[in-house]
Amino acid sequence: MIRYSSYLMPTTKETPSDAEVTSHRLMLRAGMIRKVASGIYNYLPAGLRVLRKVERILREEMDRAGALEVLFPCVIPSELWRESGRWDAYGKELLRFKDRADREFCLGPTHEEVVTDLVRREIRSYRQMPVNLYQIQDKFRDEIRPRFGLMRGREFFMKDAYSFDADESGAAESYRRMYEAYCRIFRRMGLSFRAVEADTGAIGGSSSHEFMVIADSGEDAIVSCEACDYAANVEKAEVPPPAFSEASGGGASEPRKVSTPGKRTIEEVAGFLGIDPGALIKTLVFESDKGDVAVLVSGRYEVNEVKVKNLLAADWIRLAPEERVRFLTGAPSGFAGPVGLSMKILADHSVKGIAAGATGANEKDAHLVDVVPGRDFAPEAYADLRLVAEGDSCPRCGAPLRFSRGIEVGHVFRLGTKYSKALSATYLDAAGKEQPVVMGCYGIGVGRTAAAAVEQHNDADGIVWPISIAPFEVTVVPVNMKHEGLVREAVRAAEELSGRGIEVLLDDRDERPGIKFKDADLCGIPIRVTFGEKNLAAGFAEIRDRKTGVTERVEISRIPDAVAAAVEAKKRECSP
RNA sequence: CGGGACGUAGCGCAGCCUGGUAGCGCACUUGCCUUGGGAGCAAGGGGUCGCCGGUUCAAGUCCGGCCGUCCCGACCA
Repeated sequence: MIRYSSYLMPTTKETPSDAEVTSHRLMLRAGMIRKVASGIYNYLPAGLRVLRKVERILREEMDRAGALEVLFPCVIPSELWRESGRWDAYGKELLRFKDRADREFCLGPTHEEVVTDLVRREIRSYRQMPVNLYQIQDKFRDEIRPRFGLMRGREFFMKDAYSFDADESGAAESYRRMYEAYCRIFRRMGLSFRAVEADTGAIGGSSSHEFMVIADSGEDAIVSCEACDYAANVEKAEVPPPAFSEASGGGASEPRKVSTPGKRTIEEVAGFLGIDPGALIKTLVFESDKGDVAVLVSGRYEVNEVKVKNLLAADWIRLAPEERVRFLTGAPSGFAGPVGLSMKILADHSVKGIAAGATGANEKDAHLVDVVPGRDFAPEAYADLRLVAEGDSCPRCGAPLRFSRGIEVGHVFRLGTKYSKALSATYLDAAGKEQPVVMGCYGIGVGRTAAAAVEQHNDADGIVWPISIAPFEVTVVPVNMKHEGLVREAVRAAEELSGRGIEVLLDDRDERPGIKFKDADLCGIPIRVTFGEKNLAAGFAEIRDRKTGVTERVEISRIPDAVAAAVEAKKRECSP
């Protein structure tokens, strides 16, 4: 049992001005976190209790799935990262520094190299696999833009697990076990989530799923099929090529140059020429480590940079700056077009169907009309390069797609042999032949998951924690600390509940009842037991449900049993 | 890194345009009073006005630079 009077849970009535998102605001107001620097936080006692609860669930489910807990260092020597090639590929998110002897290190943003280094030393036989190692540890990523409190911090706790198998089928089984463990984890936290197909990004590997907590404030957009079980991050969502064949361009005359002074955007050009945006061929110029490329897409759609990057097999890609566009196309941005353009050109399938299109003339204030793909220009390739859009249908079954937003709380990857080959992590198979181990990796952001839970579970009065991750299960509130009888009964009840293993916060502060009620609501403690003078005189106290607001008047002698039953009922709501 | 905004007491803000001895609310301390939804009265404590420089008799206020923070875009658990 914890007494509020000697606890540190500094609640505030007003919202700090730099918190905009619900979870950030409420966790600050509830006295759970305080900012130290951008994306770097102190966890106060109640906030830490929440994180520990999340971690406990993670441990239980990882252990249950057969994974073994380990702990790797935060500080990692550069050699390991050079071996995998990521010292150069990972970019500025990797915080690098040197020790006194001028040796280079980084703060680990993820631990594939470290775990693979361990495994290559210790695992030599197929008999030693499968094995799955996990840790819950402090990570550092020097994010470009930390934001939303614990949602995107630079320093954060992550559960990361790594599986090692002798072959692909074993790896597939390890992946499946983790996928199922993740579903149990998020169900136990009372979260509404969806697993979606995702891009593998800087981690690499053959395929991956993100676990998205559904929330309007989520940073990611996802699509899901209304009929089948297809779901994907929009940056991954496939857009199948349209059914029609390449337009013949029959009837269209030669391309004609028209003056379009100052018309740069698709809307401006389409409006000015009086044509549908779908008849425009949008031309975007990108730079990458694999060279410059012009990407064409129908004016109705947006280019998906991830798809371009993957098609190029590039480490990085970005929209070319104005001067570069001018140099490559001879015109300011807004007037680029594929006709006569001497650089690598890739086109989205949506360009193929444009019979007589309009596009930039590579000349200031001019566009070309009656442009026919194939006749007037020839892209190096047609591919799926655009972002999925409203109105697109499911790439698997053709049914309508639904768009929603989500918070990425977990990500599972099938890594294959990317790291084991780079770091020579091999074993001897039954035939005595040396083989690379087949890997998978699996991450969950601890603080982000807690923040996501707040995003999904709150109301006008504050947080409504699912009981499985609430800082306390029950708060006992004597409304008047000057009333000895009240205090005595409240303390007795709190001690009895505590003795039964229930996590109790006794609000023994000498505050007025309103303050105690407001704080209990703000901090989201699922069950409140109130001892008031009138009820006490009649031998009663009250049990209130934070979520529903339903209040039950119960004889004091029956309080422990009734509260224990209410706690059990809430726990059942968080069953896997 | 590009675009936008902000920085004055622990928190939320006013004051700046039009330069002249720093204010309000909450919180905090003490006393009285009060005790079922952030009470009331009284008396207090607390600020290098983000930092550096410039203009001026005089700078929180005007000018320049820097730093920090937040929001929108490119990264990710």
